[in-house]
Amino acid sequence: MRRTRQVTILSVAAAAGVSKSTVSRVMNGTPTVDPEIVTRVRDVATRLGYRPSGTAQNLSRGRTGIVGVLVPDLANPLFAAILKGISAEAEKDGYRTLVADANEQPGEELRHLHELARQSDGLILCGPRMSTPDLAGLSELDEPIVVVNRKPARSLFPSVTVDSQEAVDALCRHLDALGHTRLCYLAGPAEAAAESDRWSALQSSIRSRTKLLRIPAGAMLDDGHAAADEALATGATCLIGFNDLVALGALARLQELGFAVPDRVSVAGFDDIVYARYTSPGLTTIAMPQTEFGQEAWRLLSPFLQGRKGRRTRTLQARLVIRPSTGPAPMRG
Amino acid sequence: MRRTRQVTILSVAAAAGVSKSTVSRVMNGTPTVDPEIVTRVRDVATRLGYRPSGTAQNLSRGRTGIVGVLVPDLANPLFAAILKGISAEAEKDGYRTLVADANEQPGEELRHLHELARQSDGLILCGPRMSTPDLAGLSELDEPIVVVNRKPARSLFPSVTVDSQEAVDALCRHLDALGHTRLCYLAGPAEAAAESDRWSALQSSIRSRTKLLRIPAGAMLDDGHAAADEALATGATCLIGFNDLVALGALARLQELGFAVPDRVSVAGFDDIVYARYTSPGLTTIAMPQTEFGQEAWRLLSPFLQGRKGRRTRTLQARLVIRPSTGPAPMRG
DNA sequence: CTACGGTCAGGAACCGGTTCCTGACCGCCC
DNA sequence: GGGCGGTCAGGAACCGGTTCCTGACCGTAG
Repeated sequence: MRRTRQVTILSVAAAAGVSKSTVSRVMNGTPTVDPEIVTRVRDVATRLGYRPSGTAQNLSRGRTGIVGVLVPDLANPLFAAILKGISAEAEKDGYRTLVADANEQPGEELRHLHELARQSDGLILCGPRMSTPDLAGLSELDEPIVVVNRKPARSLFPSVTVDSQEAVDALCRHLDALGHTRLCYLAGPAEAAAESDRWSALQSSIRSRTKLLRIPAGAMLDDGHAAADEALATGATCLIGFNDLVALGALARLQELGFAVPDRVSVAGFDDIVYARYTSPGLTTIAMPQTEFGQEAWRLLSPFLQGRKGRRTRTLQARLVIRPSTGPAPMRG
Repeated sequence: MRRTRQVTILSVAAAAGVSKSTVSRVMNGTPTVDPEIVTRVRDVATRLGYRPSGTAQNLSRGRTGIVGVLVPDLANPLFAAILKGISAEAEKDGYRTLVADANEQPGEELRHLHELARQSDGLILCGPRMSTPDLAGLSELDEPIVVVNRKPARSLFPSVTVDSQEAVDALCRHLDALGHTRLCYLAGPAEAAAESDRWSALQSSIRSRTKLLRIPAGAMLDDGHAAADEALATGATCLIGFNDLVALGALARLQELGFAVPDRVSVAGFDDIVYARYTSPGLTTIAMPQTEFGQEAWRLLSPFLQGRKGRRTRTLQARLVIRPSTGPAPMRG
C-alpha cells in the first residue's frame, strides 16, 4: 500500500464517465444500475487494474471483517488446532483472523490485545494467562470478546469451556486399575486457568489409597523434559503432564534415561495433540475438543459482531484416550 | 467496532476545548504543543476512554502496519516456527501478522492472498503451492511480496531459499556408511517446490551402488502413515520422508507393524521440527533454519515496505542432524 | 397535454483520523 | 513604539471508499 494509491475509485469513475457513487454501486453489485453502465465500469476497472482499498472500505463500512485471536503459544498444536477451527468457521462468515502469539509470556498479552483491538471487530482469547483484573479491564475495549478454556472468565465474557472432570475420573480409575498408587503431576504455568482446573480435577478424582504429588514444570516440551528427573525422584509410577507437550517432553527424557515406558513408568497428558498419537509409545491423554473449541468460540462471538445478543457459555466434554504409554504399575521393590 | 464509534477525536476535542488537530498532535506526541494543553487533552482522553480508530489511522496514514502471511498448513510445526520468526521480527518494526492457512489446498491460496492483500502492506508466502503463472500474476497486487522456500520464484520476487544439497550429500554419505543401498523416498505434494528440490538433491547425491525409489505420500502425518506399507514393500532399508511429518507418520506405522527402528528399517526426514527430537527414536533429519527463514523473510520485505530498494535473495544453509532413527542396514535376509 | 409515479445517476455528507497551511499572538530588537 | 521572526493552535483538505438524498428523465394514465 503506497502513501497514495495509483488507481482509485475516482480514476475509474473518470475513465468510465460516471460518478464514484456509481462505481461503488457497480463494485458492490447493487442491482439498480443500468446493465450497460455495469459492463462499462467493470471493463474500465479491470483494464485499469482497480482494486478497492480495504482500509477505506473498513472505515466507511464501520467494520474490518477481522477477528483478533490471542494464543499463548502457536507452537503448541493445541492452539494451532483451535486457531484452525476459528479460521475455518469465521471464514464462512467472511471474517479473517489476526493472530497474536504471546510466547507464553503473560505480561505480553495485554499489549497484544490492545494492538489486535485496533484492527479487529472482535477478539477471541485462547487460554489467556493474564490476571483476572487485567481480563476484566478488557471490557473497556468495548469490542465483543470470547474466552476459550478459562472457566473463571465465564462471568466476564462469553466463554467456551471444557468439562474434564469425568474424563479425569476415568483416567484415575484407569490408573488405579493398573495398580498405580503414586502419581506425579507435572504442573503447568500458574497463570493458566487450565492448570488449576486440571490439578483440582485430579485431586478430587484420585482414590484414597493413591498419593498425588506435584512438581512444577511448565507448558512446553522442554519444561517436561527438564522436570522429568525430579518427577522420577518422587518414586511415582505414573507421570501426568499439564499438557501433552509436557508429557511428551518427559517421555523423551525417560527414554533417554533408559526408563521403559510403560513398563517402568507410565505417562499421561492432557489435550490429545496430534503427536500424542504418533509418538511411541502412543500417549494416554485427556482429549480436548480442539477444532470444536474454535468453532464454538466463533459461534459465540458471531452474533455479537452483528450487534445481536448471543448465548454466553458453551461447555464441551473432554474424554479419555487410552494409549500404550500407560500400563500396569511395576511390582514393588 | 460499532457502525459509528462512541468517542471520537471530535468528542475529545470538544471536551478539551481544542481542535481535533491538536488532539491528534497530542496523541501522536508531536512536540510542538503547549505542555498544559497536552496534559489537559491527555486527561480528557483517558477520562472519556478515547481510543483512536485504527482503521481511520490506517486510511489517513496510508499504511496498515500489517503483513500478510500465507502458509500451507499451520499444523505443520515448520510453518508455525517460520511464522514465529516473522512475527517476532516484524513486531520490532511495529508490524503485525495476518495469517492465512491454506490447509494444503493449492487452489485456495490465490483467494486467500487477495483477501490478505486488502488488509496488508506486504505479503510473505511460505512455500506456496500455487502454480508459477499464478505466482507471477501476484505482481498485479502491487504490494511488496517475499517468497520463502521456493527457489523457482527467485526471479519473480525477493526470496529466502535454502541450500540443502550439502546436507543431503552428508545424509547420503551417512546412509552409505551404514550400508544402506536401497532407499525409499516418500514424496511430498507435487505442487511444493521443496518436493522437487529435495528429490533432485537426493538423486544427485546417492552413491552409484545405491538404488533410490520413490513412493507418493504427501505433506502430513497421515500421509506418511498411509504410505509406509507401500514403502516397506519396496524392500528399502531406509525411508526418507518429504518432511518430518511424513517421516514421523511412517515411523509410527513401522512401530505399529513391529518393525524395529533403526534395527530393521531406518527413517529420515526434512525440516527438523521440534518433535523430531522428541520422538523415540529421535529422527535423523535435514534441519531447515526455521526461525531464520522467518527473520530473513522479514528483513527482505522490510525495506520495500518503506519504499526503499532491498536485496532480492537470501540463501540459508540446511544441515544434517543425525539421531537414532538411522542405524546400520540389517544384514541381507 | 399535463400530472404523477417510478427508476436510476450524481452530489454531498460521512466514516475518523493526519497533516499542510495559515494566521494570531508573543517577545525581541532596533 | 513599531517591525520582524518564531511558536503553536485552528481550519481545511485529504485518505478512498459508502450511502443517503435529490432531482432529472422516462412512461403511463387521466
